[in-house]
Amino acid sequence: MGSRTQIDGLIDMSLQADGVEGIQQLCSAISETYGFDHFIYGASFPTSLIKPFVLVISGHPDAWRNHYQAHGYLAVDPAVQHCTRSIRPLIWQDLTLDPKIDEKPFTVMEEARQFGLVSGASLSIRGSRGEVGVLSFSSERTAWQTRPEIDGAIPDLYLLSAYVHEAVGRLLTQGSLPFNPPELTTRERECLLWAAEGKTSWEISRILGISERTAIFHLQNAARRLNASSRQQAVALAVSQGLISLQLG
Amino acid sequence: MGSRTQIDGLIDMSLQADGVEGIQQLCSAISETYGFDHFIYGASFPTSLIKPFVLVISGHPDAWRNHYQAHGYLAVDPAVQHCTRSIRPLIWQDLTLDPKIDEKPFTVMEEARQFGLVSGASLSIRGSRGEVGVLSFSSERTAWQTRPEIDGAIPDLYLLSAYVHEAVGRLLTQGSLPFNPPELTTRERECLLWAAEGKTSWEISRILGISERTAIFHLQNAARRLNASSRQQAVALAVSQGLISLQLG
DNA sequence: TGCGCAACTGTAACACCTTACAGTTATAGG
DNA sequence: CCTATAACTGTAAGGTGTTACAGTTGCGCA
Repeated sequence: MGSRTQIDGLIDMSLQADGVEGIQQLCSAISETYGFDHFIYGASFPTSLIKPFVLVISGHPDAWRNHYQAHGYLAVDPAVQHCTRSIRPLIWQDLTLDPKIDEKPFTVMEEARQFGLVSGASLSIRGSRGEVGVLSFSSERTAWQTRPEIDGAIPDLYLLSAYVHEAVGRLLTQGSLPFNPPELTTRERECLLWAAEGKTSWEISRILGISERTAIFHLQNAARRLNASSRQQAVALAVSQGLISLQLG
Repeated sequence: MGSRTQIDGLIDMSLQADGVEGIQQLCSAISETYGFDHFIYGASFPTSLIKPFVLVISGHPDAWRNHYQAHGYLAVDPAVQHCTRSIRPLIWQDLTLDPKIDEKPFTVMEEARQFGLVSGASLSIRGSRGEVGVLSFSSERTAWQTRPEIDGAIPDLYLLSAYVHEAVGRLLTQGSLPFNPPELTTRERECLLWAAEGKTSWEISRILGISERTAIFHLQNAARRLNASSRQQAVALAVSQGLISLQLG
């Protein structure tokens, strides 16, 4: 239950994990170390608000994955719901679901049990580029049996979820995944920042000391790089991907 | 070093913490429990990208706070820099700062030592409404003395940083702070979401099955509620505050 | 020297957003 | 019953964004 060598070894492993397989092995190792039977990592990268790039690294039984996807459970999964609304870890047992009011979420957890995901916990993940994710671990044993050890493992698991996600972040910048975050020039970021503040092209040109045409030029280039079809979308993407540096002060 | 009763007590305290004073006491308790002398919590809420609402709850010596603010160290503080770029905890000792290249960050840490912040760690915080924050704990003892216990405390501290931030989130919704996140109607959120996707008023009207004038109407109302002076700014604020639900799939 | 690229500038037509005017319908709460 | 609010619709003038045209300057790199 959290001796120093345990988590240190897993952190080292996370810093070296390479490729999707490396992260799969890392999650497997974490899962085993803390006495779980299954895991799943899922994260959403805001390439688009409507259709984000989603990466799932699954250590779930195939039967459950197929059932889950076929029924569109992602939209009603109470663990996912919790992790998008809160940054606190969730121990599944703590969910208070009324079968009448929360019918669908209740069904998801009920059926998960039948597929061998009896007890478990979900860790909320939020990246520095607007990513929202979940890392869940589950056991085939009952909550009564696993509760004490899950309680004890939560701090370690929460920390490790950050390291797992950072390892995924490295995949992105290395280009191992079909989504590479665009790089903007200084001027493009400056123009986007002021556009996001509601300034017009002319106002931006006065702020930056350039001609109005040049401000328009930079904003167009930024939109092209972001695959945006309008200034509005460019602003939305830049903000959601954290490309516009919001100052801490 | 992390017996169950220790962190459980602090988590309970965080769930009941009320008001800024309650959170100040909570951070103090965490600091003492894990053998630190000072703490500081700082978070930035994206009311505006240029001028966000910033909340600081300080357990730092007044002399250091004044010195820090007078010299504008927030912009060059390497701990703050790290926490805005990464979600991993930072143990100050692990910073590799070259006095020649990283002159200003080096100076910040050097002077911090002279004010009694000798060794410590910073935990990155990211909230579900676009908040970016830092929770730091520091000791007057040297890194050599504190390293083992800091290493051991990191998982607990990282978890507690989430609970501290959630407690701050409760202050916001309770209206105890001079910033209340606006509430949008369903239609306003829908229109904003599609506007953020780069759709024009006419396209949004076709998607939602309403007249173009009505789409414009909802977007104007949304902009008014968000204190935005244009549709661009409304989109930027809605995205940065997480008011537009980006689906996990 | 040549190449790519960031940064810069201008004009013109057309599409789009903003503002201000003036309404209707339905639902929830005092 | 009255008020507030969500949701809905229309017109018109004027400001702003988008696209496509055609350039210049300066820097770093092969």
